[in-house]
Amino acid sequence: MILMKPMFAEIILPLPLSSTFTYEIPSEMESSLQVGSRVLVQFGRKKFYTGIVESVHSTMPAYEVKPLMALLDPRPAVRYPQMKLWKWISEYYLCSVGEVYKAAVPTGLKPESETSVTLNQDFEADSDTHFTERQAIVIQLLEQKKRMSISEISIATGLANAAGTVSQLLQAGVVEVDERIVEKYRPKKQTFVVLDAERGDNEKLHSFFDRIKRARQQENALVSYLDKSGWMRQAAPLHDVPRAELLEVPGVTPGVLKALVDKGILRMERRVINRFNSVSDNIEISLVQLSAGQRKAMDEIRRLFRDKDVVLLHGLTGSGKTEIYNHLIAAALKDGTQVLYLVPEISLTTQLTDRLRRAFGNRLIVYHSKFTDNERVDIWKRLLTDNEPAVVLGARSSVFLPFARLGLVIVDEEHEASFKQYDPAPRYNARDVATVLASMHGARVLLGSATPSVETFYKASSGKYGLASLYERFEGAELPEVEIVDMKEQRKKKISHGSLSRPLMHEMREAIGEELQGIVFQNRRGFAPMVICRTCGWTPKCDNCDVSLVYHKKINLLKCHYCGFTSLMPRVCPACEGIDIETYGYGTERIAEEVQEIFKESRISRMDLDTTRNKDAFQEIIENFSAHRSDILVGTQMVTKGLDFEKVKVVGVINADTLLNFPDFRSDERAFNMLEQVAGRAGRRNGTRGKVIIQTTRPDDPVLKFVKDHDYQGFYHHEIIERKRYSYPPFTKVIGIYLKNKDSVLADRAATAMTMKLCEIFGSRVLGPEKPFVSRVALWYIQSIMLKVEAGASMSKVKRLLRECHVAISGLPEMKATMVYYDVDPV
DNA sequence: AGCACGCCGACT
DNA sequence: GTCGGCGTGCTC
Repeated sequence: MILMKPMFAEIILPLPLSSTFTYEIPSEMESSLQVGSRVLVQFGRKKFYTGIVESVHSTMPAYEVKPLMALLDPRPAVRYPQMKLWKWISEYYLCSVGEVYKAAVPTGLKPESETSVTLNQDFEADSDTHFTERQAIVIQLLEQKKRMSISEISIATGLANAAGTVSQLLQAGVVEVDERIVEKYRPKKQTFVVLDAERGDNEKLHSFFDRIKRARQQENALVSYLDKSGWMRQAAPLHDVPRAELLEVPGVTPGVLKALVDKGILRMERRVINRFNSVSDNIEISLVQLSAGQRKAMDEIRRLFRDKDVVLLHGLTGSGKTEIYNHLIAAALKDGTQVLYLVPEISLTTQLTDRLRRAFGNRLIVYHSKFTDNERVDIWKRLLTDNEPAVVLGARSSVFLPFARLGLVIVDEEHEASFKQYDPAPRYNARDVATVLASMHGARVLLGSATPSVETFYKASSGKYGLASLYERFEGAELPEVEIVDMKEQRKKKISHGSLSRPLMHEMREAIGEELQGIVFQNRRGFAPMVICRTCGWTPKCDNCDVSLVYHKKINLLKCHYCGFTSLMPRVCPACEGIDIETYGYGTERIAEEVQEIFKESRISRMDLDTTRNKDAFQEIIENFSAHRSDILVGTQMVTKGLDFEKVKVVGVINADTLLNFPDFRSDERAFNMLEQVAGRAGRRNGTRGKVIIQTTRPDDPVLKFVKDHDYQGFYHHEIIERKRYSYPPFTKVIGIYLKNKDSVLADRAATAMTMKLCEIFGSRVLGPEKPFVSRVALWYIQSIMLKVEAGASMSKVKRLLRECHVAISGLPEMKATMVYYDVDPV
């Protein structure tokens, strides 16, 4: 017998721990285990996790290791380029590979153990057994529910230390605890019809027909089966025929099928199927013809792709970027490659998916967070098994899918802040991750936007990216005319009370008179953002966060828009018992009410987080409005997101001040983008020129001038000078350092200590500490420090230095219960 | 992240 | 005195 050297595997676990963990590979697993394989491992005394094999080696560690428990798939579930991407993300965004793994892979592919508690049936209480109150509660709960996990028990009972109580009961022998691995993925099964004869055995087939010649419907069913399965077309592979499909044939009933089964002619088989069947037929693509302008832009993109990996398509809203995307996608599919088409979650409307479905049929795979986990697993598995050309349309997280050979990545609305994940880690920007992913596959990247981010446009104008432009709108439609309305003047002259200025009312009335539509934009939901007691000045605050509560009239509640805390709207001031409680300011709820009062005959709909809570509401409101079943749409920034409404003539911005006032370096960019996007909703296809009314008390703000002229270039040049002057991106890289503590004093002290330490190393690159805009969220006090490093700085070096800082001060008492996390490239 | 262990205050 | 709270440190 040959003695084999023991082999070990480095395993990535779905935990925020910085290292991999070493396990011994059982010899029988050695031949089938590969890098990227999913394995089940025991970690700690009881927990089991699904880990990913990062590497294999034969270096015996100095400590005891556990063996791998099981190999979960015959082939790796994670491809090599994905693992490389995980590694890159963890380096760049300062988090652990485990955190990336956790975010990347659907839960259904990561079974883990749960402690499950049951009552011990053999337990007999004797006369002197005594239970504490909390023990009795747990026992009673288990009598009802039979089997529960510890976390279920603590939620149901509200006990903080449910685990402790359970362990007492375990010692007393009252309950039993077992650690079971919970398989969350449920494969989909379907019943198929199978003919009980070898293909080509025509003699047997004839005998079948003989036996049913007096049963017309059975004969009909058998003929239908042969037809659907393609039995007679010997050259082609046999099609699987689902039972349900056969039952659709007139005359074929469950009874008829049962008779055929009883006679031994047909068999029913239950099989596991993928929810997203792969396609084997040829690519059939139907595309819309491009206009001359689009054609030119596309040729330009193609030319640029010859020596640039990334190209920015700067195209006006409504210039038909989507058609260009489609043509490029079609070309990539014909080359046999896969395409990733990234869009912000909110623009994943049926409008867009239907359009792409029409063009690409079942080559289109849609992936986003509204899918069930089972569906996500099936998409993952489909991409893992077949390497056929396909286009994945998805939100942020689709950058993690197991692409085999990506040829093209499209990021639409590349400036969108929602491509950045903020919480939890990994705090990645899907646009930038997609660019890295593409380079790993040797794929090209097309970034599209009407208002590119300053960073992207800088790269395009400095030659790092290619730049193609499309400044011609669909069918020559003009950009809307923008009018800035000075609200101070309106109020002074008393020509406007309430929130709609005279010009806005006028334009709106005119649009409705012409049977066209209008949009009113206000970036605040609820009824009134301010509530105050006129007698004593009391204002309702959130119990958990450092923000005022917003009044929601319809439900008569005060709500915190950060943590969801609600309280009743008091009729009497809780501070002075006065009854003069007033609401100020305008949220969408109030605007909608006011608009309804002014336009009594019109149909008003509202779109914000509150009206789109349930699943299909968002879709419904859009469809309603686009079918002109409502005249005026009042909404928050949701209404700006790439929706295509043909009949919108006028767009009103109730208050641009809130956009312009933001105290951070990106506020102008954000304001310009948002206003330009809102403006883009007006007059897209109806032949008439749209009108945009922007109400403000700061009519001279330079940003508004650029919006008025639709002058992106002008805005960019203005902004890039500011960025350079104050050393902000793209001239530096910003890293946000956040410290959270439940004690405000300790949070303060921790931030001061961290800042001082950082200054020793980074000097003047450190800004802060300061309290963020909302300095207390869900009971945590937050402090933030901003670090600006040179644009080309090595992230691994920065990471090392940051770690050193953290370690150096970790002995201080204020750091004990302080959480520290990093946000690279915050938006 | 979980989880065990160990050290403190408030109640039978 | 014990029960139950929370802070600390480790997991291959």
